[in-house]
Amino acid sequence: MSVQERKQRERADRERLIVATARELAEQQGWDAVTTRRLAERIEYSQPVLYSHFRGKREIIGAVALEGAAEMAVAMRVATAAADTPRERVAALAHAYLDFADRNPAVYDALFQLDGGLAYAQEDTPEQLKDAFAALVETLGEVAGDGVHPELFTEVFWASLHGIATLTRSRRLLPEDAEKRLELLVDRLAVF
Amino acid sequence: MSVQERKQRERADRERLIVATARELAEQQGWDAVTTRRLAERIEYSQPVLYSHFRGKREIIGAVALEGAAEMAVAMRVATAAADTPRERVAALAHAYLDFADRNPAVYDALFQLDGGLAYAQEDTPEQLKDAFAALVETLGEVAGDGVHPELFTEVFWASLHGIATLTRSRRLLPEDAEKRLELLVDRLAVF
DNA sequence: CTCGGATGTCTAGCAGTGCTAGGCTCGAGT
DNA sequence: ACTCGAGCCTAGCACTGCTAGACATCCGAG
Repeated sequence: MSVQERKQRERADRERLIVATARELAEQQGWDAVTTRRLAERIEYSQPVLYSHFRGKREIIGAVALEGAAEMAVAMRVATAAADTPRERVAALAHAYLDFADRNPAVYDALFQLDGGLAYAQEDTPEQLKDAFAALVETLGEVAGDGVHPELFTEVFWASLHGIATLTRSRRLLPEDAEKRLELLVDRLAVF
Repeated sequence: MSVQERKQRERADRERLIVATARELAEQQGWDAVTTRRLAERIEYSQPVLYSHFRGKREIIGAVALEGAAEMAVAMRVATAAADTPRERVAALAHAYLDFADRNPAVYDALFQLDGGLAYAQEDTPEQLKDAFAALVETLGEVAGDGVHPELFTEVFWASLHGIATLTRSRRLLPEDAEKRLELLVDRLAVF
């Protein structure tokens, strides 16, 4: 019995190692560099071992995304907790969001650009994703304005942040005016 | 002399054929399906011919993007021309933008998601891209509000539309409330 | 304490990718 | 009429995600 438990524990450890290594490799050299061969080599197992944990590369991306969603939710809640006024909270949230995207581009891609095989905005959406969205609603709901659904407002605000994040990173928007753009967005969208 | 001219013309024709075929294939089956082999087969030449026109797949994506940018600029100008008030113009522009993204997902990806090797927001940015942005500024500049740079405002509005377009297409936002989101965005961001 | 069998892992390979070296063919210019 | 170069193709490289099948290792029953 305890032998089986040990094996299960070791398996779970290895799975965590795979996800952590994939994430590390993706952050270092981009997701294109995360090949099954390279990943297998880094964890010091052969490729088929990856497939005994995940159906394929897509599921590995999905696992990194879930890990990232949880971290992002924490980061956003920490950032908003210190702020006193609704306005400061929204600004802090927006900054925290873009900051996370900037510091963890590979994780951000796994979450919002790549296909990790995850369901979004549905009943069977993983808890981590629901909770990350909930973290947004907590701060944005109070500035949605009269007669506007908090969730709908949050979606619009989130989409705007997402657009800024992705266009800036792909150098389609110059990073210089980032701060001004963010100010404008917060001032116009939110109702204080 | 006329022989050389004919050859140049034929070369240009073939180049257009390559771009059109790549675009068609991408719209039909997605950019992943646009492989050099399949593309070569469709134009009834061997793969190396592609490389006598373009440095690689990236440049082909770039060519499709430029073609798309020109079309998008036209579509946005046509949509806004018919509207009388600033408010109607902005709404028409936003609809035209999302409509284009929806109807030409592969072209939209070439423009704003994939790497086509193009420079954005710089001096050496291709004319087609500058003009597409100019088309946005033409309508959005007049609703930027006092003391707000028209270009900066346009960037923010564009980024928001981009976020909505990409998140909706990747099913991270449900398409049901698309219209409501757009209304909210227009009402809040623009100053009439 | 031995041994059968399941569990776990690896090697080798498939079909596909972007891209290129080298040779062949055919037609243009002398 | 002949040469020679432009233009094109075949074949191949190193890589991708993924998998079949062989092999070893270790667990539990007798």
